[in-house]
Amino acid sequence: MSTIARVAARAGVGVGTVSRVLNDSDAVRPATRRRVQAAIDALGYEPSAAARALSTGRTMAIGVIAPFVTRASVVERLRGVAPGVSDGGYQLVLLDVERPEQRDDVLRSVAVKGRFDGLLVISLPLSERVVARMRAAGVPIVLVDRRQPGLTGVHIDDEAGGRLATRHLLGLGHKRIAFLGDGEENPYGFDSSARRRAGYEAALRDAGVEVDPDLVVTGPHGRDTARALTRGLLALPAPPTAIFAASDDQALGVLEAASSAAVPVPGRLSVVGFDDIEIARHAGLTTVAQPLETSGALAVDLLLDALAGGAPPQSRELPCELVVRATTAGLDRPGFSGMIHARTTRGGVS
Amino acid sequence: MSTIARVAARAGVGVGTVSRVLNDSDAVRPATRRRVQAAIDALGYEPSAAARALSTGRTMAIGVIAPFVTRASVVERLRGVAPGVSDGGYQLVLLDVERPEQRDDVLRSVAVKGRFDGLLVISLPLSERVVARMRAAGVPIVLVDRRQPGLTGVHIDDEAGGRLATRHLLGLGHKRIAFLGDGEENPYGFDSSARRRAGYEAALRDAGVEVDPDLVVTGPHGRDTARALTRGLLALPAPPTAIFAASDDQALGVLEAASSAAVPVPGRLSVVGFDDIEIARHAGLTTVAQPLETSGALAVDLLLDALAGGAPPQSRELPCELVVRATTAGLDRPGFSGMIHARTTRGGVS
DNA sequence: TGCTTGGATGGAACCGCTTCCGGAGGAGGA
DNA sequence: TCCTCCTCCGGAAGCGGTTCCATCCAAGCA
Repeated sequence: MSTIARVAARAGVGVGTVSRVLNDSDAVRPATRRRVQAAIDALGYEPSAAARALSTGRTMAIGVIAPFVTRASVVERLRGVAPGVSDGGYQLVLLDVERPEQRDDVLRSVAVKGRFDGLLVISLPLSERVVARMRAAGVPIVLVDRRQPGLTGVHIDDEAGGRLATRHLLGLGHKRIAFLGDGEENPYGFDSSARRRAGYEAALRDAGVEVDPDLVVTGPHGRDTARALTRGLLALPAPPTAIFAASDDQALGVLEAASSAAVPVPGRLSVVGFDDIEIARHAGLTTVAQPLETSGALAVDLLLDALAGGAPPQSRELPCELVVRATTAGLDRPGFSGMIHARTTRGGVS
Repeated sequence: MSTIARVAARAGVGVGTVSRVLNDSDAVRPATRRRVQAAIDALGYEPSAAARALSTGRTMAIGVIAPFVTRASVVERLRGVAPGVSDGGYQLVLLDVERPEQRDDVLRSVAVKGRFDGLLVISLPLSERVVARMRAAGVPIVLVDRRQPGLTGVHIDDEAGGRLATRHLLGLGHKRIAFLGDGEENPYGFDSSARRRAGYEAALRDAGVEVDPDLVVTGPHGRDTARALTRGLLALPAPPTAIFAASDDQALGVLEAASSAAVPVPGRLSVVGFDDIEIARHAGLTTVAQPLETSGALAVDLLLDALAGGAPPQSRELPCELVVRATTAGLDRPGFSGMIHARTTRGGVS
């Protein structure tokens, strides 16, 4: 492979001049620039990214840390992130955290300086040590789906979302409303589920409905777990008439469990999810919608701002809203069983 | 930030010794190693990835090129790719190609040496120039969903898949079967749609059914286009009784168009997709399933092999199979309209 | 005791770029 | 004509690692 020195030799100029041409410096005479450009083309020269990174201290890479594979909502956020990153001239490095132990690996590898100019962290918490280290290295961080004092972030009001979902069910006449979410001591440190549960409990209290601890179930995030937890709820002596799941992924597990237990939805069980991922529309799931793709796009914008001019830390709250589809109904009209999905499809198609 | 020189000074050793400790060389006395390690810990030292890359010529990064945002199938492939990459100790750099003009940008940036140790290309074609350049730079390439002589790749037999889908429809008694796919001169260079169409035509010919050019429609990939094309098909004097879409994304567009035109599926129209993305299961779509996640995982394995020991180019074919769900029915039993999705869900839940 | 041998170590050279400094040369003014 | 100033350019230094080579020292052997 050719180097800048070879290009310089061939063009009959110094390496500094070639570098200036490469970086569009204006201190190069047009004639010289043409000669250099000709040499570059002739040699098929491409500058080494590593050498440039070492020399400038900038890598033109942004690290995006998140559990991509297991969470559909994260992928939708990523859809908003990817275009922004490449439009900003940066590379997008995906740091997938699927297993808890990976989290530490990833955070360690992130701490390696000279790897990323900026960091986008989705849903995961950041230890003070990592934050301090990044700050010392001058690497800006933007958080998505999480608030942390002193750090720029994009989030929604999860508690309000939880209230929204619960009030909807209360309004339909439900009293025995279950909550199904992530374990709150989960090894990843996810906490949106806990905030949504707080909203759920607040709404119940506001309505004068007592929170029944038997109806609050949690476990590792995932559809399988949700299915198992739902089976438990349905087997209760006094099963719930409605379930609020802390995410659509989990709500889909609830639907699956209800289906295999032959419990009609929404005839005998109403289900509300959270996130409004694409499948939710196809499954006809009533859910609390949050702007996933927008959150990713906004986060990149904030990160690029920080990269460009050291914008001060700021926190942006995005709105969320209830989307009523076909998995919720009043206690008094159980007539919809079996038609869920037919209605869904029409609802989902705009 | 501290450098290797500072660590060496603090430990009272030379930089070479620190480097040896960092790289687990065995030519360091245990006592020395401990002293160096203590200095590293005390200083919170992390080696610079850029410097290491420049010095060794390896970046420990793999570039993955694909249109992620618009194609659900690509995201599922990515699910297979991500774990393999990080298990191999590499970083995953996502190079998203959404707009045709991005393709050239990305390929140019990929040509920058010292950025990636290996390349995974999904669905997109590679120009001879890029291939030659990568070969010269010693950067192995693995293709997914595409065959190219002399390059390692993972693919399926798209033509056989197309025959599978078409025979299924023929077997149900359909004669007027439409094909809806990507434009064959599309600016990205996707070609799986064309191969699937070839299988469709072959199956029709084998069955003695003439290929009606009016029933073969193509356009830019995407659900919106598919919807528009379907409207055209349904408005034909003699509309098709079945549509084979070259991807699930497109098949979902077909379903949406049928729904808004009040054409019952599968009552008056049968629909077959291709890929078996997750939503297909929820939509109850009959489709040709291909192992998307597996294809990604296998591709990474092949790439890691090539990275490790220069494995020879090889081509791997994965199986695909027809999955019959609720969007196809015989011409003689039109009784399913309106129940599609109820059946679907049960079918989709295992 | 003196020499050989080999393991541990220090440090220079090198990877390929950017940047800065100093110098060359031309234009313009006195 | 000479000096000044400005533009353009050459090339050395430096970024922070790895690697190789020379050196040192201690153990082993005669």
